[in-house]
Amino acid sequence: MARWQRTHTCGDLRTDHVGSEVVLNGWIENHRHHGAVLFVDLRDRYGVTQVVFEQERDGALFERGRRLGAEDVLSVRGVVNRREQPNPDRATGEIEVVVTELEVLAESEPPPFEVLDVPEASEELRMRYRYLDLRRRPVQEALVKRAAFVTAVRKHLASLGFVDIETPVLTRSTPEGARDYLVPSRVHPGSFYALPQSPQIFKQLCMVGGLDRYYQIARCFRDEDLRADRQPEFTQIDLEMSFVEENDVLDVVEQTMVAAFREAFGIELAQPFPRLDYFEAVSRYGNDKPDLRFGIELVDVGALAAKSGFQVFRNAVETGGAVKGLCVPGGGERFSRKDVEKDLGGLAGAYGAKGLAWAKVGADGALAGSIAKFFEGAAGHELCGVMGAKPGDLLLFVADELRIVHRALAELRLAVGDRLGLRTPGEFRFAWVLNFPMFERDDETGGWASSHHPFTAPVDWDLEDYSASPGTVRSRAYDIVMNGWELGSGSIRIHRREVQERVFRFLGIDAEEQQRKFGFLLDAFRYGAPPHGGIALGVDRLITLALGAPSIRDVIAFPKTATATDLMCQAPSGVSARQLEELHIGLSGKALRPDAEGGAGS
RNA sequence: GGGGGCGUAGCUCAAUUGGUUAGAGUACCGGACUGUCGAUCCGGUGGUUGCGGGUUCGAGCCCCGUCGCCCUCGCCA
Repeated sequence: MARWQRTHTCGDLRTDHVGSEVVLNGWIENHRHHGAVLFVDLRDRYGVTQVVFEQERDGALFERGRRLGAEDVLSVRGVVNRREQPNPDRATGEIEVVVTELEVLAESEPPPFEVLDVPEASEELRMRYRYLDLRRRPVQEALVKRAAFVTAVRKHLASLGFVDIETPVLTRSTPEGARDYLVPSRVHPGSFYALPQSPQIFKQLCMVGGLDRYYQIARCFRDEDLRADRQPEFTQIDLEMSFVEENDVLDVVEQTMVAAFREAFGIELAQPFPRLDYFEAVSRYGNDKPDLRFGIELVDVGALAAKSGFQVFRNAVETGGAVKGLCVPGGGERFSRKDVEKDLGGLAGAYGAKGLAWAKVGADGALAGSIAKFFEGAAGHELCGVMGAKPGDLLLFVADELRIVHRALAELRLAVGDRLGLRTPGEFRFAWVLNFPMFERDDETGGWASSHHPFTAPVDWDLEDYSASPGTVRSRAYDIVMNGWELGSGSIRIHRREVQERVFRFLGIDAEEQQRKFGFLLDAFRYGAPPHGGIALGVDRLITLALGAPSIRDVIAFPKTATATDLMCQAPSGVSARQLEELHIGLSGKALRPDAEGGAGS
């Protein structure tokens, strides 16, 4: 062992080490000068230890210590000393190391920002110097917990006989879905690889290949605009099983989540995860990813609305729309008229509702508010009865086409839950949503598109006639959700060539295109494809939720910005003319602007 | 692609209605100090107000354009 190498980490030392000689390596977190004594806090991944330079012990050494600065990397040799005034905020606070030898392993220029647990620098700056940001304890803790979680998942899946199989990152572009990231081929001019949006087809082919139980912690790429919960490249726990039905996949995932949450986070998940039918979820919560930490469910008041004197309500029902409401317990006091009309009303408007109807229930059961005059006396009592409202409650209603009613009320429900503190941090309510519709309208083309993906098996595939009422066909797709986030989705797949062809055909992919783009999958189904199904779970989102982090970026070592750039390495960037030439690529349009030359950073 | 917010010292922010030499805290440098733990005290260095243009006697502030970051709608089978 080299002379400068550590005998302990900066988190190791306790009072039972007092008197022993140790060597610590680490970064200078802080230093305090007191004339003839100098304190330096030495930090590594494991903790912080105070090391002390004393002038009267060694004047020359003390002088060297005085010249040290933040983020210098040191090796100090010294003797562990019991402190007279311990620091109870630190695990190592009972002791300190009195330095007898110092080696500066690397000096640091004054860093562009201070490495603090609670960051003061902007996220932009921290991302540009992410390697400094990574020194922060909360960032390290997040990454360590992420690693523990993934390790637990791997361990559990391996114990169940799942085989970790790598699938290609350079693959082919497929139609539908998200925009692909493309990689030009040098060898094949004008041809491109695509980075996988998911390993979907490959994992199905693993099943055809007899591998039975596949999993992969897989990187996926989607060239779409970002959000706080979306990155252009992200990680999925991807798995697939043969000879299974929905329950088999759900059970494996449920067990794996329970085990991994326990091992990585010390969180005991309630079991079993509730299972909701898709239509039930949408009807009760307004969307397919309900936050089950609180109630306040949607109530259909269409029947009362239809016979009310409120034109907006009647119109909505008469034109085939819906009127639904939320009863906010105790909301009468918690929400002022301004809160309701401006904040909640504005929110409803942002999600397409033309207005927000509301009423507060008075002590006598009478209503007050925007719709009070249409629900006086018995009508008001009847409305309260349907809504389950008590005096002091706040009632919110949206009247519109059903889709908008659900969307707006889903958001209102979450906003109200936030405001009332019902979305408890540290509470984790997983749930399954089952039986998604097989198809949904594509707003752009007006045609039908797969709600999940085109490899999803329909329920009762041979009994249904797609063309008659495509919107009513159920698929064998399922989502796993938690606290209002979609965390994963999967399905039992089509394993019969004729069914797959039929679905493709219905989606407007003709035989020629099928053969060209999915020929290898369809061919595979000629040679004995087992029934199979699987799921993919978003690791980044799981960790973000489990740690209560505000952004997915907080659990990714080197995340990208909202415009998909890497502020640290300045990706994407321009490339040399020679590289473009080799790839047979010419630039045009905006790409030719001089300012595009240096790429994202210029 | 649309909407909103932000951009001033290394960092975090302030700067009256458009008005004198753009301030504070922190970091950094120097000094004092033998027990601190985001030490304290004294002094100092530090500015293309993101960038370009315009209006004005005068612009950090107003207008136009542009770049970057964040949130969001669309988008994300």
